[in-house]
Amino acid sequence: MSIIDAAASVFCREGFAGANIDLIAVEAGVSRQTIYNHHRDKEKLFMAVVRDLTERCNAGIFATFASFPDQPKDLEADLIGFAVRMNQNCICNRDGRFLRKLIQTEGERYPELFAEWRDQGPGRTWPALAARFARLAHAGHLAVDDPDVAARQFLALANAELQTTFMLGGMPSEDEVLQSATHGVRTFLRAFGKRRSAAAVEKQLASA
Amino acid sequence: MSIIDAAASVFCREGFAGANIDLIAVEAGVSRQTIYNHHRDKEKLFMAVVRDLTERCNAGIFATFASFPDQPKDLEADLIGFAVRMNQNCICNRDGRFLRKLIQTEGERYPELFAEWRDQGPGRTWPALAARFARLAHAGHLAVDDPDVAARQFLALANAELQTTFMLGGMPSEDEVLQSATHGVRTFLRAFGKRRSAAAVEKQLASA
DNA sequence: ACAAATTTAGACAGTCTTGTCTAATTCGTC
DNA sequence: GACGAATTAGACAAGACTGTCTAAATTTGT
Repeated sequence: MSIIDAAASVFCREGFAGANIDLIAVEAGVSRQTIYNHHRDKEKLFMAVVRDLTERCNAGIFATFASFPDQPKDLEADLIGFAVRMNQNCICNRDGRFLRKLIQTEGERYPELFAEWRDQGPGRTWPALAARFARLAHAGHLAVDDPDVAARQFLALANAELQTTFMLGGMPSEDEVLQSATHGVRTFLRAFGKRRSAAAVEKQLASA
Repeated sequence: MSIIDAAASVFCREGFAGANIDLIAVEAGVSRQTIYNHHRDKEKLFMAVVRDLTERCNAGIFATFASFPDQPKDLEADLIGFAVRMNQNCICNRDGRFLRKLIQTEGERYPELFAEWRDQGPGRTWPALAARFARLAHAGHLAVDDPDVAARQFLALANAELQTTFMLGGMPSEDEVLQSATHGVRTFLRAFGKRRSAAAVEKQLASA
């Protein structure tokens, strides 16, 4: 395991103040001195960790965006699939959980660092997702007034049932993710879906 | 400021490991020895803080539940009001923010303590909220299949636009809370509202 | 195989923190 | 005012951690 990865793990478990450089060294399989050689001090190491996590998470998010159903065949199924991928590959994976925890625990202590995250993260991903929904609406698949609101609500709904697990830093099971995404997308489409056929309604009620 | 309140403040700002008993003493306006007299050690003090916050938050939540619109006059306005009260009095206030942060930062370190919170908090409040929605549905105001899912989604939608602020431990402005609640409830009612009149749709679109 | 660069183990000073102890002071109550 | 309980300031030992230093060992490139 690289120094950065080990540091991320320890910083997350113990917090910045509680993190022990010796422990990071052991976990990374290097000597303490090597850490001090690569990263001047604890704070610099911490910054490097956050930067690394932010980059990787953003890369993952944009990669997942590429699989957004721009021309959906089955809108509900396609959006559920997208929500699941979003959760599994960006929000519930190691990097996502670690970054979220570091932001929550140390965000107030390093305003400029996390302002950078905010600009590079949500500041870029939310509008990008909103644009996808706007295109979907323009193509007649959705009835959306405000794509920004819709994008935020889509993610909120997809994660609605994972909140408690997230709170405690846990990793939801695949089944929980699928459940939450399914319920969330169904509600999303009840609100923003267009011309739902009677058959679709029937099917939805039957499988609830 | 009481010892517990000062301790809550410092534990939140600095984390358990980073919290300094001397600082808590200064902030509480007592000597360090008094803290050790009342609470045997740092860990016991921390436990007392979490217990206190959990109790107060639960009390606030159930108090707010009493204002749930069981017989709504204007369902949208009443639900928005409820969502705003929920946010202002339970989620965004001092106790709510502190408890959330402590759970996020130290939850994994004290499983039994936060299991207690989980049982007393979400474990009791979510079903209680679900029961309200079930009653609303039974009275013909909503079309809800699964009240538990609806309750979780209601809260997720009401907070959808506050997530970034929550992440960094910030306190959203009254306006942000109202905005998020308004958008959230509108979407909720688009999904679960019954027999929406054409006039209501028009009004909603006009004010968007 | 050799030389340079990197890594390692361990010791080390300096700082900080917890939790205890003691003696003096303040407070509440009669 | 007097007495017992609570609080205070400060010193203190024990332990932990950071960041530096040195000399030996290991890796790397040629």
